[in-house]
Amino acid sequence: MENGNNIAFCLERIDAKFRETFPRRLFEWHGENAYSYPWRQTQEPYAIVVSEFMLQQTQVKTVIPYYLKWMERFENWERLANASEGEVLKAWEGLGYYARARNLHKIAKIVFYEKQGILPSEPTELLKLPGIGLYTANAIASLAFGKKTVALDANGIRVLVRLLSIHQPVNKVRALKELSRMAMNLLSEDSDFSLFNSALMDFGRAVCKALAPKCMICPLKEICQAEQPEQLPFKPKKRIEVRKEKIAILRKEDSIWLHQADSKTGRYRGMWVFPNFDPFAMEQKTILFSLPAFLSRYKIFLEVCEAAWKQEQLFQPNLWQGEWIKKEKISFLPLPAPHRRIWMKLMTERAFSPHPG
DNA sequence: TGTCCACGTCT
DNA sequence: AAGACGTGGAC
Repeated sequence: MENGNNIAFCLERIDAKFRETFPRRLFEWHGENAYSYPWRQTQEPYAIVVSEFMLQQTQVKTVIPYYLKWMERFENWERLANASEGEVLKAWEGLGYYARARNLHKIAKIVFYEKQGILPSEPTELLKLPGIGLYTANAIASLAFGKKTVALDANGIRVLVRLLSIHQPVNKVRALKELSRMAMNLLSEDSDFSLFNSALMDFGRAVCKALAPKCMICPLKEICQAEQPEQLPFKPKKRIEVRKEKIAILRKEDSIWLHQADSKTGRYRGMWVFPNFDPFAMEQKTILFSLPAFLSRYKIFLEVCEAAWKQEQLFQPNLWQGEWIKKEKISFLPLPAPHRRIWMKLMTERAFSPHPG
């Protein structure tokens, strides 16, 4: 199968009618249905970068309140560059994929301290910055700098894949580039690429939806070649793996033992977490409750137990990279969602409440 | 202890 | 280059 995984092969399906109808109808639709997100009010590079980082792997509705708070707190490159990692992670708490926050922080330092506060405007330069991949580089270039470049996120990809009935998986860089080039050819030199990118994403989100596409009201219906649009794009199923982890709650007077997640695994790096139960160093008392946590393809049941150090004097605090934290201070630390949930639940139990009685 | 799904970058 | 990284929401 010579053309088995070649998307270019599918491009023959673009005829004159498609070429004419697609951009025109898309822009028409956008004219009547444009969304006005906070980051659409500006072309300021910093604001665009912040919003694009938050929007990676995260839906618009979730991002809006975080974005507004962030821009109030870290209003420009300088503020962000000079913030502490703790502050940054705290502002990101609950958004997930915390590497995004650390990378954004790194970029602020690079831009402010090494580039005189000027963000590069070329996609190839943007790609060199941490946390910026193909999509984000092109999105920033078009939205903040008016570059004539196509930015395809999952929404845009889905729309094109369905319109052209592309059955090949599109998750590889090469396939993505082919699709982008194809989209590029549908526009002319004087087209507004920034508007096109926004329109395509909005359209994918609102009409050509992943789960229940609104084909009945779709303005592109007559040029859509998908027979079963909800089956596209094709994605191999990933199987869920169930795991169990035991979390230890160690108490001393009005403090709880917390530590900063270790950097080896990368998970939750820099965030504060309750320790895993360690049978060599700890003694289990009672099992309090357990909570499910979803991490990528894992479903982890966190079994939370009350525990104590076996012989505390033998374990130097710095060996465990942790410390006793006063209960009322915990709410000021950045905790990942499952650990934040554990703490919420503990707070409702009288013995743990920072304000007992 | 509901289950499944969406959503880019890095290694 | 498969798999890690997290959360919230639809059903």
